[in-house]
Parts: sequence; C-alpha cells; structure tokens
Amino acid sequence: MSRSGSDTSAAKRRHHAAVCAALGDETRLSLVTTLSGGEPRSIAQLTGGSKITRQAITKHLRVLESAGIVHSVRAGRESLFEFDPQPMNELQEYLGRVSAQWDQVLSRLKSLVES
Amino acid sequence: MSRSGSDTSAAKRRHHAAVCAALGDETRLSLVTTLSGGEPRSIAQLTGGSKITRQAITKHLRVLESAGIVHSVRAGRESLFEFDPQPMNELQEYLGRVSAQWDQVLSRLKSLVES
DNA sequence: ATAGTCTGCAACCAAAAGGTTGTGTGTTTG
DNA sequence: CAAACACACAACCTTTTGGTTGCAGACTAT
Repeated sequence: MSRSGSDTSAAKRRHHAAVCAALGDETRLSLVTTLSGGEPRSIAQLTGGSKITRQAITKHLRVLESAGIVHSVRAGRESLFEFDPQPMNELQEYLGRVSAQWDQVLSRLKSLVES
Repeated sequence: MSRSGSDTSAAKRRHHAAVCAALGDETRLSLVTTLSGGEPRSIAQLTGGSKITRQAITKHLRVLESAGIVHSVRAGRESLFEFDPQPMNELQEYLGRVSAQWDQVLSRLKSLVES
C-alpha cells in the first residue's frame, strides 16, 4: 500500500465516470442491450432498424470500446462486436456501495430518533 | 397492461441513459459521493476544495437535480443540496439485469459445450 | 474479373457541455 | 443602515459530441 488511498479512489472515480459517460446515451445503451444478448453482431446488423447512419453507429461503438464495455473482432470483411461485462459489473458494485452508505445514514438517523 | 412493452422499455432506457449521463462526469460523481454521506451541503461548501468556480459547481448540481439524483432546499440565504437515492438504485438494478442476462448467456454456452 | 458488401478514414457542421466573468437580488451581521 | 455573504441569472467563449457526406480499401460471390 504505497498509495495514499484518496489517490486511488480518485482514479477509480474517474474510471467509473468514464464508463457511466459511455452508457449515458440512449443509442449506446440500446447497443449494449442488444449485445448483452450474447450474439456478436456486425456494424451493419447493429445499424439495421436505427434511424441514424452506419458511421454514427460506428462512432458510438468506438466510444463503448474505449470504455471497455465492448470489443471488436475482425472477421473477414466485417468487424463483429461483442459485449464485455466487467466494466458494468464494477459500476454496479460502485453504485451499490454508494447506496449502502446512504442506507447506513438512514439507519443511524432512525436509531437517533428512536433513542 | 395497455402498453406494448417495447414502448415502456424504450422510455426506461431513455431515463436510465439520462441518469447515467448525469453521473458520467468526474466532478458530478465526486459531488454525489460527498452528498451520499448524508449531510446537506451548501453550494459554497461543495465548492470548497475544488479548482473550479462556484458557478460551475452550481451548473453541475442543476444537472444532478434534473436527473433526480439530488434536490435543493432553500434555507435562508443559502440553498442546501441533499442526496436522493432512488435514481441510482434503479440504475443499479438495471445494470444488474443486463449482467444477469449475460450470465445466462454464459451458462447456456457452458452447458452446450458440456453436452 | 468484377460487381456488390462491409468497413475505415477524413472533412465538415450544428448543437450541447463545461467553464468563466459580470451583474443583480435577497439575507445576515456588525 | 451598511457591509459582507450566498446565491441566481445572463452573456460569452472554447471544446466535445453527435451526426452527416464523400471516398477509398478490403473482402465475397457470381
């Protein structure tokens, strides 16, 4: 433990903010929902049914890839994207810790009132 | 159940994207972490220790307020902000559902390999 | 071979986001 | 009352973001 502690938590916060920012767009969240179904999909497939262009979808996929939520594999002439659960699991855990802290606050408040 | 189902899920997705976008900034995530500690804080208090201006902090707080993560109460000459856990709980639950779906995919894949 | 797909790269654009400064308004406090 | 404090509102600026079009390259199928 060479680090100060608040240093690491700041770095983690930056990381979680990045993941959250990547998910903070309806189009991208929709893509994630699709890809979490398990089947790897090409860009053309993911564009199908959407109002926006293939290039726009590509940009969104690159954003998700930068956040580590998704990764691409080139297969012939098409590049397949598939889901990567780790960042979202970490984020979920983080949100859980914040909620837990809040619940602790509530219970302390409750016991204070009861005393 | 008058709605089609995909209609509601699209609306929920939009909502979760909005909450996630609000949390997708390091400064705001830091504010949320502070406020989840329980004590209501004034804008001046929340600005203390930060490099940026009080007005910038105010803007961030308004973003959080629009997402329902936080609410403000005017107390004399200062406006106090306090944490509101519901949106983050909903988001956490949503992320949990996506992860659960993915885990199901993995287990199906595993049983397929084993057969 | 060659036409049809699927993708990548680049330029470009409008709108939104993050931040600053300046000014005005209500609220304490001396 | 006057000075100091905490805030809201508005104008403005720069950078990022979400989106488009155009074109060139890689792969596939006939």
